[in-house]
Amino acid sequence: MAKFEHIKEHIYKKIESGEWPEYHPVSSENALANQFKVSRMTARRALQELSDEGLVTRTRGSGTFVAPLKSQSALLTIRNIADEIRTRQHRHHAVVKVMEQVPAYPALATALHVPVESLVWHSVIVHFENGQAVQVEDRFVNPRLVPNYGHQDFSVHTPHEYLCEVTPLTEASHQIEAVHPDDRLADLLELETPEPCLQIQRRTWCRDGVVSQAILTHPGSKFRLGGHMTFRSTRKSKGEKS
Amino acid sequence: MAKFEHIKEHIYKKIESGEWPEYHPVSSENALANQFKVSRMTARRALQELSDEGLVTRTRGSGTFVAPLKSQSALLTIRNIADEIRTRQHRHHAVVKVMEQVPAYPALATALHVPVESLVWHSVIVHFENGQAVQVEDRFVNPRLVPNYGHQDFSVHTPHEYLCEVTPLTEASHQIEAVHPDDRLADLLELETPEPCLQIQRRTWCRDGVVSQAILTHPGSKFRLGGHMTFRSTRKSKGEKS
DNA sequence: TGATTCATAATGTATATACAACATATGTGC
DNA sequence: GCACATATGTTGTATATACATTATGAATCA
Repeated sequence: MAKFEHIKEHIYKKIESGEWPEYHPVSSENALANQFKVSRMTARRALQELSDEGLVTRTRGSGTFVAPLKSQSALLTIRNIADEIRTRQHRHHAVVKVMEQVPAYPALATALHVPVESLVWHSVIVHFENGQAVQVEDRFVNPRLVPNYGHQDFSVHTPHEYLCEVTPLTEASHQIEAVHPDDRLADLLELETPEPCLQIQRRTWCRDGVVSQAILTHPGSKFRLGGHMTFRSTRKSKGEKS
Repeated sequence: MAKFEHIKEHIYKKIESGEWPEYHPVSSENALANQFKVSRMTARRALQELSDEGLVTRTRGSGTFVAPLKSQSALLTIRNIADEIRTRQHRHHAVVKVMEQVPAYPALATALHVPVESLVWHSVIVHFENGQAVQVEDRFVNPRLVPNYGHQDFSVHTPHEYLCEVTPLTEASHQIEAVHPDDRLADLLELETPEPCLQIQRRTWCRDGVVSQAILTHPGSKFRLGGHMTFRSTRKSKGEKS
């Protein structure tokens, strides 16, 4: 492994383990150069690449710091429903309908990478925007990675927020489809007449494995998913902010 | 502007203008160093950043080349429907239902950034997978940027493929929702009984403006949208492939 | 106390150099 | 013609150095 990669590895572990939290200062180029017995340019490269990858932020004259976790997913973010509602200046509240431990049926066990019939957390939460139901969140959580999931108050923070805090999320996969809601969903969403629903299945990973699988169902008339992406370079150099 | 940025700019223009097509060789580090009267390390930085941004690919011993346009959108790609079907080893064919020029109604004129009532291309194409209708593609195209849109044979190449060739796409935005198909859509999709449909509205940009707006409608029972994203660093260094 | 100046430290840009690793074409021997 | 060695060009890594630009805190002065 190249020297600059060793240095990256070293810093990466500090961040991943939580030893260096958000905004914690990272050793300077010169400090790393001395510590690892390399030239400043080599230490610099390690920090520069970590900066490119979004793990640290660098400001000239000041130093290098662990980047805030927020700015994670730049592109088609399936955002926290609560945030989304609040940025629309609307009221959000959530009702926890189910919170239990259930044995994992085979498909679920595969999805979460846990033994079949082992207990997993299961929650059903309905999210309201200005009093109208806009999302049913049906979620299964790996208890090995998040043992205290069942003892949180999800009318305050959303499960997504809690999981982001407890486990540093590294990956997510989504499947989106249009479905006809069954009776249970129609009831939870308080739909008078059944209407097409947008259903998002999301699985999230942290470094240690699959954290959670969620099925988010939105009534088609009250929800739209948006995303923006840029394909090619914006011709900006690394340093520039925007 | 920094020297390495001048070099980036120079190469960027060659690519953007089409003067250097896909796989065209890019001047070597030493050649650029001589041409721009800078050190090799500075020329190197320009090429390195262009590589990071995905505009060029570099291979040791061989050289630097303009990157193929394909590998553009790494994340939640709403792929070319034809490709998607073919990678499932299924048959794809398309039927052009409508190909016309229509005056832009106000909302459309805004979306495409063209004058109200000016003529724009409008096409309606149905895509089939193994003989079953799986997508209605309702598309409006900016004729200023793609004057010959109406004279293509879209049973061979999809509009998306054609547009990618003609205009180097730089951005796209998507809106996804679940809808109840109207009679026209139900008819085009050959739905016996109306079912929830996944509707994707996509707008694409090239450097010179909005190229096209498409509304893609899929029957919920026959389509699912998948995506994967990684949030934080994968701890890989720049050079590594995967 | 408050404002200004100054020193220090950190990152940003640029250069010159050395060697390593790899790809490709060329030539050599058989 | 074919296999092998060689030369050359290209990218990758690493070092040492110089100076510019910016942030921050300490020292100085009014």
